Amino acid sequence: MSVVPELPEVETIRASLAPKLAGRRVTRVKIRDARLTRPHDPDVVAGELEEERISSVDRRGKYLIVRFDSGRALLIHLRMTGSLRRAPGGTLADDPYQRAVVSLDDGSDVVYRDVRRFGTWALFEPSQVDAFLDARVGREPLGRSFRARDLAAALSGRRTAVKAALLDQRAVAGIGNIYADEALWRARIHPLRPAGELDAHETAALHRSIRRSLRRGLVRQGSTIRDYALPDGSAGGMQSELEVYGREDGPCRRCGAPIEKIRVAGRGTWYCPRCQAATRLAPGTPRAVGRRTP
DNA sequence: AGGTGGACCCGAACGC
DNA sequence: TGCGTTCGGGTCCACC
Repeated sequence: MSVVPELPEVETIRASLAPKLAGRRVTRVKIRDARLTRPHDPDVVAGELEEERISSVDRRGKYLIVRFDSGRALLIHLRMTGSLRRAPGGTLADDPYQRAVVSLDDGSDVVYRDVRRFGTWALFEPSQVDAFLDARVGREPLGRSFRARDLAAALSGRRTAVKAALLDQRAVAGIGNIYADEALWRARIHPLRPAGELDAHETAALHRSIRRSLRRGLVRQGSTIRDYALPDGSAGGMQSELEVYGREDGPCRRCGAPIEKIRVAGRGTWYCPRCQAATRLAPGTPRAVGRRTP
């Protein structure tokens, strides 16, 4: 099991880097892995970045957006094992998984590390950034304007499993395998329920659960199980508070039943077979507690 | 057209 | 012990 950066992890990284990077000028960029910028030549991208001044570090979904005074933007996606470290220049030990180093005019370095080389860096002209993101990234689930009816609209008419729908970044931005399972457990919804068949009550519960799960992860500065770390190298604290993810056979913290693991949309999926019934209980049906339903 | 499964990548975990 | 095999994650893309 490896844990990948989702919205809480990427937002934690963004919040850590933003105040340190804003206003800094890029003095030197070394990209060591051609895969990072493909199909573009890494040396060309590195050259384009040099002399740019960083105006802000933003986020949409799982994309980090490094914006420059020129209006251009570098979109960084960490995918599975990407991470960023920031430290005074030359103080970060070299390692074989270091894929890029950005030096700034205050003498600091930002190092990009990625074991599996799935991560991507893409430099966009000002007019191209929004179109790229709009095509891939849906509503921000922690945004004030994200309401249950927005979630309902994203799920309505979809026959795929609700978990698969939650992993679709165009439906809701930033949810990955961990927080999808956590949110469904919290909402007591089976991961294989067809997304479009949730009723208004369930949709409201799921909306609330998504926000609570992500907010919890954010407060804990993300889950560190293997690769993820904050830019100062410290670990997140969410991994010990996960309710179902990775807890196969462990007791459900609500009802005590053993957590089950199945595959949904090709992904490992953990859920409580008792709390998250495969079919919705009819209104008024007492919820089974302490025994298995037939 | 929405859904699905393979490709990408490589360390860890597993099986014999 | 040592070696080969399988797994897993996010996203894209080809295919139904």
